[in-house]
Amino acid sequence: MTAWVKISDVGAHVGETVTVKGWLYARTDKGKLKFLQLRDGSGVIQAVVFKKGVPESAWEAAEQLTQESSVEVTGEIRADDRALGGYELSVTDLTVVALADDGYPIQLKEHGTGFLMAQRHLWIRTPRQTAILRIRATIIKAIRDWLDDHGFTLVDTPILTPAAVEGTSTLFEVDYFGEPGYLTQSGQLYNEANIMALGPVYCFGPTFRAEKSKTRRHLTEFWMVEPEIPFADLEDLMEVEEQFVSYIVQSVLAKHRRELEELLERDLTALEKVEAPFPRLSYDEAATKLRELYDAEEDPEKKALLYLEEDDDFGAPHETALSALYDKPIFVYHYPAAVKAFYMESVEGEPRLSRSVDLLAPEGYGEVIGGGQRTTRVELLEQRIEAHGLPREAYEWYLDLRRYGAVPHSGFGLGVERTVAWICGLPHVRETGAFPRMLEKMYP
RNA sequence: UCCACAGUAGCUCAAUGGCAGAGCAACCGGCUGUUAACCGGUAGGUUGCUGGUUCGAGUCCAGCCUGUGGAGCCA
Repeated sequence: MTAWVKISDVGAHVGETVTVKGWLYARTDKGKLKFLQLRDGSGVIQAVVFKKGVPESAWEAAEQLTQESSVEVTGEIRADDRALGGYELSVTDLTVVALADDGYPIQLKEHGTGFLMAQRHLWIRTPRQTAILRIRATIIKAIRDWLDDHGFTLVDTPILTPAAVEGTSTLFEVDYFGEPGYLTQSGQLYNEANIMALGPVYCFGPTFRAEKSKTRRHLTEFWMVEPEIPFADLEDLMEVEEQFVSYIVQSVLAKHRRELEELLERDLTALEKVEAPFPRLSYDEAATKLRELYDAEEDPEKKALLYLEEDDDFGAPHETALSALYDKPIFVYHYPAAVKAFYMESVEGEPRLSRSVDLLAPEGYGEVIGGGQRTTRVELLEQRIEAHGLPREAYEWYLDLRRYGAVPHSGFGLGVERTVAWICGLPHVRETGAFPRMLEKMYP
């Protein structure tokens, strides 16, 4: 009786005869010798079949094998430098579980992303994609571990909501028993209620934006973790964020160094620098730096992108240019109130500015966290709700939170897909999840 | 939504307004050390769609569709 082992564990079975169950990823024939690259989700191993080394039926089965056929292969594990990964399986028997149809669409060559996205259900089988999905899982675990270990309680907030959270973004509308309902764009407002019951909390789940965004950093459905902390001001918040993000990055480095280097060709030195504390810039300081960069830019196209109006929000080119000045994530705080959400607290003595803070990832990855200190003042909220054209009735419960024991509190939202893209060094968030939802793309 | 570029075999791409091509994949055959192997052979096309210009359109023009890159909005 032979043991069935995961490919990632074969190093512990050198010299033993084992069975591996998986799929044929690639195959090279050399006459009476065949090299089969097998993958099982844990890794890839090269299985070598000699005609004389296997029963006639196994040799015939191997001859029929098509790409992505599922197989059970038995043989001795040997250390061999000629194989990628360092181990090889000398096949003594082979059984076909299911023969794949001819013409598997994804070849071991360059493909366009449009084609690959249409084949996403098959594309995720490739080593680079599985590495990304595995790192995503580690990032999510690191997020939860850090929060759970630092006194936060997970509270799930609703996906179906009666109104906009921030009112600015377009929402997906659903028919809720004849009434309009919306898919959530944030759990934050509910978390502001939850902290007054439980202390620090976080929600973690999918959020939805019906914006017609067509960029490398936007999806219509994405995962966001939103911690909210009572008795915390903006400075407290920044300390939490830098500890939290450093932990996430270092956790991935500790677990996935090989995948980052070999499959994703990630520059690890850039990630190793991600340790608290992070540089902090006020909006006004950042705007000054951006205007200097604007003046120094000679390429007219790039210059136009760096143009910044008084008290304007930063666009993607501004964030990229700013973050390029540093080799760590940077905080930009005290944005103009006009460009931030209605619930932001204002800066004492400077009503023009809000107690908000964004965290910009290095290497041009832009905003991965947005957050701030929430206002405790009922009058300011009422005034902002009206100014933003939001339905007052939908926010009565939210105003209650200020009426019954308001405390200074702060929170933030971290976008999982942007974090995965940054840590993995991906050019686009569409590869950060198994089945991304993008503008007008829901298949497969 | 706006701007730019693209759409030819399953994939990646060629083709001065004049016979529709290659590599890979598939299929058949050969090879005992391949790594996106190599060698020989077979098959594979409504050139995104609709209309127009022309003796003649993959090529030029118009509209539409789809894709890619960028902007805005944001995490």
